[in-house]
Amino acid sequence: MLPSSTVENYLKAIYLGEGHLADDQRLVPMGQLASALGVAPGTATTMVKALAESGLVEYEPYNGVRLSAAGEKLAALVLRRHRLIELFLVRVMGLGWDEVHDEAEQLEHHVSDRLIERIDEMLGRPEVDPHGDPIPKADGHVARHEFDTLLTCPLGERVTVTRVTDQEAPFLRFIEQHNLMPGESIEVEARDEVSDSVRLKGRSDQRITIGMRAASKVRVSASDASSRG
Amino acid sequence: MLPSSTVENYLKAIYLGEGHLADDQRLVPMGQLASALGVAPGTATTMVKALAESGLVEYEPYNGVRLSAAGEKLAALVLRRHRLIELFLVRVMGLGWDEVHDEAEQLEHHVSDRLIERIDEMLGRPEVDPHGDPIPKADGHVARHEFDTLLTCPLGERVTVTRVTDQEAPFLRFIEQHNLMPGESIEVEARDEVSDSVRLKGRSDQRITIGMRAASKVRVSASDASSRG
DNA sequence: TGAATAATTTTGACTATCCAAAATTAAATC
DNA sequence: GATTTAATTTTGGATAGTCAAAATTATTCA
Repeated sequence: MLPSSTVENYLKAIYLGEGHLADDQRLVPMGQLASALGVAPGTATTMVKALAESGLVEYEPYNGVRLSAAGEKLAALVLRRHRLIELFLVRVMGLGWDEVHDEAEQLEHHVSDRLIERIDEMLGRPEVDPHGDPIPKADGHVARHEFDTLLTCPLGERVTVTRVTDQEAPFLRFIEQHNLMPGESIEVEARDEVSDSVRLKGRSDQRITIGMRAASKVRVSASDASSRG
Repeated sequence: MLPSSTVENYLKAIYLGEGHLADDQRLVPMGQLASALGVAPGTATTMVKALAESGLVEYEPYNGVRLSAAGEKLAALVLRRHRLIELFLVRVMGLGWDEVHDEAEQLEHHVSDRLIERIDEMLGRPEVDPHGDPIPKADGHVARHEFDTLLTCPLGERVTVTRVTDQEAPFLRFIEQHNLMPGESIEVEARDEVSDSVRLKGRSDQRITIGMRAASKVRVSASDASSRG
């Protein structure tokens, strides 16, 4: 039995939901799962119980759900397809990075392994997708390295944007217009709790101030000084 | 309500089923439809009645079903997606023309108009797919021109292969190996009812003898003498 | 700790799609 | 024209996925 689109979507949502959490207590609550999938809470409960039956998740009533080893591998493969398709649409088809998410959301369930392999090959076995998210390998292995966000990284130090963890088109366009895409080198000049804002110095010392909520959606890593002459 | 994959498949099957028939009495019988879709006869009946409810087909109990104007347009658009995807997979992704059918069968239901437009553009608004079948326009209009087959075309006259009307991979590989793909120029030297065979002279006077059943699956048009010096 | 609130699960019901087998209708044959 | 055969439709039932609303459990807060 190969999993239906619905099952793949549930696994993916649980996988991404777990992302926020610590390694030990990584139970995704039903409410969060239901709203991530846009279904009623009861629907999520029913479905998750079925997933638990088939061994793809572990379900703790009233507590939440977490992926089993099998479920995690499947979720990673869905994400692999999603991210390879996104990158393909941007690099080969010339679509904008803010408009490929929905398309990939559909295609990820219907592309054969054969075609995905072809895409992977054509793109040169890439490590990350257009949002900077890592692309799982064909065996389901993911290079998980966690970074600071603009909210937590050191002040006054050059950092490189690695991921943008919000896939909404308007946000992505904002990011693009202000040169905050993955790969850009920037610096956090100041943060202010009171005004809920973060001031950035971007490319060619361009200044922008953004809200803390937005800042938390931009992941960065320390720019390696040695690699920049 | 946009149509489900199932509805699209029914419409496409009826469209293709009508292809064999004359313009007036073009009713596809239920049995044929059911077996084309791989469902039980009763299932096809039920579904067709529902399609008739929504105005996509005209249903005559015990006689068969034909597409309405709306249904025909929808079917043409599904076919457009299918054929553009096939051509894309061959030309851009480098897949074999005998392995793209199944992939396209899946993707045709899940690709956005936006992406199809991109593909169409990238391929230079092509007229035909890798099997020589015409690609409907975005408005649903199809250039329908019927040709002879190797079974009916004049003997001893140069003809050009235009379509191969059997999508089975083994057959397509056979066609490819013997240089009988769309575009190739060939000549029927002889036909023999008794031995059920057709003798062909192909590229660089290569000879092959094929069965009449196979010959009927290769459509051709008269090679235009003026265009070949 | 006990009531108010929030999250979760259960229940009953619905839609789309499918099948198997019985019943019916049409077609073919004698 | 009556009967056999073939095609089609009906019937009863199954599965996957969904919702709304009632019932339950957990949590919060006074």
